[in-house]
Amino acid sequence: METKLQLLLDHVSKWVNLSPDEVAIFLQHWEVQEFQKGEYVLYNGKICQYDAFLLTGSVKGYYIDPVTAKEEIVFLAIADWWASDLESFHQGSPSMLNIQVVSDAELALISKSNFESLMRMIPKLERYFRIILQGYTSALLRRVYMRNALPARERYLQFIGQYPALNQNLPQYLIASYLGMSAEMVSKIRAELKS
Amino acid sequence: METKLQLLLDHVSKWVNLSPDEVAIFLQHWEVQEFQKGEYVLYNGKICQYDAFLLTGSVKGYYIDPVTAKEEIVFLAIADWWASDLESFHQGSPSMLNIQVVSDAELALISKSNFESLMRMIPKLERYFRIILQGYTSALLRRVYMRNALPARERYLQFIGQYPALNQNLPQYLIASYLGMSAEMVSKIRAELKS
DNA sequence: GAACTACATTGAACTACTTCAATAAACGCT
DNA sequence: AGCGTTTATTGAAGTAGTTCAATGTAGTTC
Repeated sequence: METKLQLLLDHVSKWVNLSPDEVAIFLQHWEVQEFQKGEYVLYNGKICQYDAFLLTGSVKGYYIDPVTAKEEIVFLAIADWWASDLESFHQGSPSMLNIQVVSDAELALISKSNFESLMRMIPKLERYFRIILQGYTSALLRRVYMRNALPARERYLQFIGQYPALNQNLPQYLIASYLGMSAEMVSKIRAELKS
Repeated sequence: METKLQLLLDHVSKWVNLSPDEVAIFLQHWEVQEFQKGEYVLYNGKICQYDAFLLTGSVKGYYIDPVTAKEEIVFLAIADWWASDLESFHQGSPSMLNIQVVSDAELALISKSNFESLMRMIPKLERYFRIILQGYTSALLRRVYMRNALPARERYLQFIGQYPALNQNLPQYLIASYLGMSAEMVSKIRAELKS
């Protein structure tokens, strides 16, 4: 079977084994949608209608500071990552986030009702999501720790070591915001690293 | 049935319904342990043997910066919260964290083998943990955002608004570290707020 | 109730970073 | 190729925060 969802299926299969029947059910619950650079997957104030898995491309999740009107990057995502506002998606609450496509992307999308139906039909997928979220919480705790404990230079070095793919696929000023520093700071760090 | 685990049971029951039989199985998988102020639940370098739910008291999770030798608070927890190093617990990898009791505490502990047995016997608990982790990731994303976007004063105000119980039960210098600022800074903010 | 320990306050000096502004390079488009 | 737009660089000035050191306060132990 030919499907763009293969990447997602592979990801899930790392953690739970699905029978052919279950695979068929699984695939029925998703839709694939293409987005072009600049398009929005989610606007702040709206309710997040889909949980989303990136098949290709990259997206950013950001918050607009009402005072400074600057965008603060909350997360960055590329292929093989999840990207949505889970709180808004599951609680049905208005999202604080904007999610926008940075480079042309294909997303696997699942609606809330489909998500719930899928969990009912294949309960062991709860396990998959539990494990994914476990890894995500660890990564977020590390991010908090690094932000608090490390100076700008070391945070940047850590980042390019840990996420070379993000570093290569995203403009510098987004990475700067993600790391909690100014774009100029990244520029100066890079200049200094060259010598 | 009388059990100190009631608090945990109540927490779980918010999200999944357990039959009396399942409750009995559930309870068998946990042990309750008392810790006194200053005792360690986990030492860095060791493998986290237990997932832990706080029944009473408070704990801190911190990392010792190898350069400055200062402790950086990664998380704070009081009753009704989870507190462990999930990555170490599930992967069996050495933990970066120390987890130490701040005020006398009772913890509900579950070993890895018991955790896995419990998930096998009552698979719908996967759902409970999935939902808990969902909430936790949202809280962590908010924490990252606030650290990056807000100045010290507003971070502190936000914190005491969101976690009054933490604020009341923990010394100020721990809260300062948690918020990514110096203890002196918190002191100055508080002084300023009084006027 | 003195003496110790743990935590909190205050102010002065310092610094890692930001902001601003101007220039430069890179990228896409016709 | 050439033009506009978006992204990156560089330096100078400013600042939000840290660090350090000294003093103060509260809770514990004998």
